[in-house]
Amino acid sequence: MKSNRQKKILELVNRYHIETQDDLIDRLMVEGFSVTQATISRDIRELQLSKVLTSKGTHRYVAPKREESVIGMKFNAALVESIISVEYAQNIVVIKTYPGLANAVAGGIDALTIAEVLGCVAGDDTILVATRNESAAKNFSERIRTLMRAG
Amino acid sequence: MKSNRQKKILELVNRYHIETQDDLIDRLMVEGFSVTQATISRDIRELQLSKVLTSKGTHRYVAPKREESVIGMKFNAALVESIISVEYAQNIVVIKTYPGLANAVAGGIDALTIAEVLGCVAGDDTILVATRNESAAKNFSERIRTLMRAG
DNA sequence: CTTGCTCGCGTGTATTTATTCATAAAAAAG
DNA sequence: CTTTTTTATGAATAAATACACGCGAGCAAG
Repeated sequence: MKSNRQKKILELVNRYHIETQDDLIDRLMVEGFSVTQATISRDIRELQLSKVLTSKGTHRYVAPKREESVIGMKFNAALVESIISVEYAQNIVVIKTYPGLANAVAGGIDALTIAEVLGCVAGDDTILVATRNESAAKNFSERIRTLMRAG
Repeated sequence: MKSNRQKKILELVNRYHIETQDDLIDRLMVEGFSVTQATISRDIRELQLSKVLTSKGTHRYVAPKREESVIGMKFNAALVESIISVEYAQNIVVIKTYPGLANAVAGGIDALTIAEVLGCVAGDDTILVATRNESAAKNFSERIRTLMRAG
């Protein structure tokens, strides 16, 4: 069954260093789940797991971390809900908000004082966030998106 | 050479129904370009081609439509004339305008809804435009400059 | 000048991941 | 109880990515 399998996947991903989808297939096999790579691919997308590169230079799937507590404190629900979309290109993250709210959201972002965020500028309904590099932009975008989904 | 190949790809994609990257490899082979699927994959991303499904139920790669004329239509002379300078760095384009007019110009840019432009923010006399990548920034800058000369 | 570096780009190979196309089973309609 | 619609899946296929390598441009030291 799908949901059991996905729960197990989260568990396995936390316990072991899963480097590829095939690795995961093997682990699942041991646990009694028999599925193909195609299914794993879909599960991973649904669970929003992401592949990160470790300090050892290897790769690994990880569960999206929920820092509700940290971000949630300063960056409240109302603020998150005024965000329409988040995208990034290179080291820049662009956040679209409902008209007139960009400054409020930008203020929230500034308040987070995230190391990888250099700074941001807001217009009426758009915010440009400059980050140190592309992966920082990616991380930051994903954090915001996660909050949007969660909220 | 890369740029020749990519130009040929655009041409082929317009002329034939290219259904897969392998199809494209074959066509390119006939035209004298010998490349692998990996390279095609990268070219397709760079050219921003997309795969759409046709009315016949098949799939096909298509080029993103570019409407130069549109820029002239919506982005009128008055707006263009309030621009003082256009520069870019990495994927960011900076447009300087006469005081107080940045928002008006930025509105015009937004209205263009150009795929390669992620979004823009305006201050009093400066606009920051975020594009997908450096070459997009270059293209966009040049388009604006052309308009300035033409206007 | 030229030698020896380092960098960055473009590429191919091998691999990994995503998607398409059936199919089957479960759930919802009727 | 059918019929229809949705959901989950595997097999096959298509596409994207990691990794390594080669090549040429720039550059500092000899």
